[in-house]
Amino acid sequence: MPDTALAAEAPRRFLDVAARLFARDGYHAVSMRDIARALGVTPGAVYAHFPSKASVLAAVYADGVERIAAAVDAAIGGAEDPWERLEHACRGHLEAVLDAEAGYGSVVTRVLPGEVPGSDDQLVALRDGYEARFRALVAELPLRAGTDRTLFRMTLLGALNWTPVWHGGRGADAGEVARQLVATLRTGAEEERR
Amino acid sequence: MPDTALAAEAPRRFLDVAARLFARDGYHAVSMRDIARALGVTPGAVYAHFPSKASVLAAVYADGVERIAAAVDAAIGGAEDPWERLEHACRGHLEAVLDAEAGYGSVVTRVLPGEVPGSDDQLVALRDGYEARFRALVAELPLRAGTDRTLFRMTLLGALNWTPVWHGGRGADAGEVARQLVATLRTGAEEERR
DNA sequence: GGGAATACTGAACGAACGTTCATTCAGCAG
DNA sequence: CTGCTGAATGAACGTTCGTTCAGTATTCCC
Repeated sequence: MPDTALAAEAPRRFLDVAARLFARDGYHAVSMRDIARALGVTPGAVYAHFPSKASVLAAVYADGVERIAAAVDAAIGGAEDPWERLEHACRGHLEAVLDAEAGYGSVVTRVLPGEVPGSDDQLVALRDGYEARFRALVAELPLRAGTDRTLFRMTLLGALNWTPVWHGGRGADAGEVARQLVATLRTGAEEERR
Repeated sequence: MPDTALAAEAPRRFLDVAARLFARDGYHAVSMRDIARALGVTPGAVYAHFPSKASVLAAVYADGVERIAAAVDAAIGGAEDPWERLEHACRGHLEAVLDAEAGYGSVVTRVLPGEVPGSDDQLVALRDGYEARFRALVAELPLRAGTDRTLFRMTLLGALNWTPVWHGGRGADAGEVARQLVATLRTGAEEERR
């Protein structure tokens, strides 16, 4: 009999496959049979590890949030300048979210909590917990008086989370996108008057 | 018997209902029976006007793109300053996309073309056609040398199209969001050094 | 009034859905 | 060898899916 560490091995394969499928096709477009087929097992086998389809998505989503958070923390590293910290955070976020092969990160931007009937509250809590990081990052920034920081944060997250829609795995890499994005939000893109 | 103008009345009711449902729950989460029930008819009645579920979505999507485009054009009006034109366009786009009651606009941001197996090429073409407006608007802007205008446009559209996710019908209105968004992209949000 | 056209019903089709369950089988403990 | 456990099967469950179709009621044209 496998110990607990090995016992967790089996669900890991299941989650990897489910993450890739959910990220590519969306929650409702992926059936339990699709997941089973991609694993080379029968549908019932999935239920030896997860009580329901929603719980599979919830597990993938939780893992996805954790991976994005880890990527953001790693990218920030020891940077101290608030704008530099924000740019690094964006790069980490983009790297996680654009990793279509892994899928975990993409699931968080692709699947809206409301799509998963039984687990929506849980997913919202996970997402809110992660977004608190960006709330803190934005709070550090020296912004013009009168700037709505919530709106600023949503603009930033919107731009970041929309990238999987148009970024076909090609084009500018995460670092380049993050650089221009933060530079624009910081000092603007308008040409200097002369 | 209704003439052609009146004959188009019946599908209109169908589309209104379908738009609201698709916008709220997504393509795969809405069944033909859901649409029929909301109309007070039987499922077969829908097939008197549309050959398939994908065609219903395609019709809603096409209408949605058209409505957003019309809202943008109306908002721009006669403005001539490129930044002013952009801000008006964003306000129009937001008004259309945040009109959750109508749904037509939200469908375009909520449903990804890849979700609709038979009509994905058609939907991509519609979306690309609309986005050409923003390509033109961005092309007019006097941007710093070295600015990637495609990236700039995608940042903008990402921020705009992500709003339905967090904007619960409450909070800042479209005009206010558009104002700060364009102001930030233009001159940046950083506090002036002193 | 006869006839064609239109909008819809009521019922059904086969397929796919999420889920359940008795059973089988491999591997380890005693 | 025996007994147990957990993973997986294979088949089936009831439901819902998109779609089809013969029939009906209404309406307009001639």
